Amino acid sequence: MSNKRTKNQEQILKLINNNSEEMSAQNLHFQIQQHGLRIGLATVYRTLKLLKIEGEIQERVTPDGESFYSTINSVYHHYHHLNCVNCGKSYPMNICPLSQKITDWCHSQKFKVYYHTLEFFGLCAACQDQDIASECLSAN
Amino acid sequence: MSNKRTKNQEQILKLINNNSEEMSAQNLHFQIQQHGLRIGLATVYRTLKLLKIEGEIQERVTPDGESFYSTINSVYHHYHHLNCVNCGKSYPMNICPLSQKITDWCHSQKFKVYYHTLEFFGLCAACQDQDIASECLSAN
DNA sequence: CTGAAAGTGATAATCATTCTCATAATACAG
DNA sequence: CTGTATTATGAGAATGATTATCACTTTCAG
Repeated sequence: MSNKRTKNQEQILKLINNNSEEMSAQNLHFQIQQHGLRIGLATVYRTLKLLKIEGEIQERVTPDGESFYSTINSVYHHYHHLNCVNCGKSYPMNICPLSQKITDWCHSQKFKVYYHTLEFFGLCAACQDQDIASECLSAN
Repeated sequence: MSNKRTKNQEQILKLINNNSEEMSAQNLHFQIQQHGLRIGLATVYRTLKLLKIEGEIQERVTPDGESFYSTINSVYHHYHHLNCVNCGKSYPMNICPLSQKITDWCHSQKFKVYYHTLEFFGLCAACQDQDIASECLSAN
């Protein structure tokens, strides 16, 4: 295992670990520049790919295709969401209904589980009170 | 509710309902042309957005940002996966560990649940036996 | 009819992500 | 050390799915 990281990679991992919010690659690159560091965008993406494979960080892909990254080790980030398919808002739910039994089963499949995602999709209360279907395409 | 659909919209919904595989918008557009129909790509996307809001279809976003659509009503499609963060393969798991209790809780939140996704991420058996981290960036 | 509203398709624009490639840093054998 | 092979890096181009634009059709209520 090549478990030795470069300075750039360490910086990026530290930034993710120290941040309480999940971050996109673009956002991460911007913050790096704010800190006066000079790490190219390509390196950010390469490092995220590496850290992901090493099981250090987790990835959440939003419906519009952008990826957000956060540390796996923080309990704080183990959230699932109720996602409105209309307005796109995500409502975090601070419970995880997965029993230990299921986790064990996954491991028994010879699959090494780093983390899991559980997302619910539907309409939030606000959007249920609208004639959303007719508004859906009108923006065009 | 504008529950009346156009011919194009009906064709697209029918195609999704009749297909046992989940399909991307691009793939869907290609198949439409194969059937001799002339529906523009923009209309395909607009219709998918509409059907999604109406709760007719479900969307799964892959880590590389592409969306795949399938009918909600088919039991066949209610699958969760073990996703390898290295090779990208998805291994379907034909169980759903979510209890009815959780589903009820979601509804109690005034959130109208259309469907949910549950995905596990980690390393598959094959990838656990490789020096993946060192290979990760070498392709570049 | 008829005219406003909604739907459509060709194409351009967007934008996160990946690729390219020349250069810089690092590792390492002799 | 010292040269050399390997890996990492960054600037910018390329990619490709998705979205926006806009002129043209279709729908349908009155």
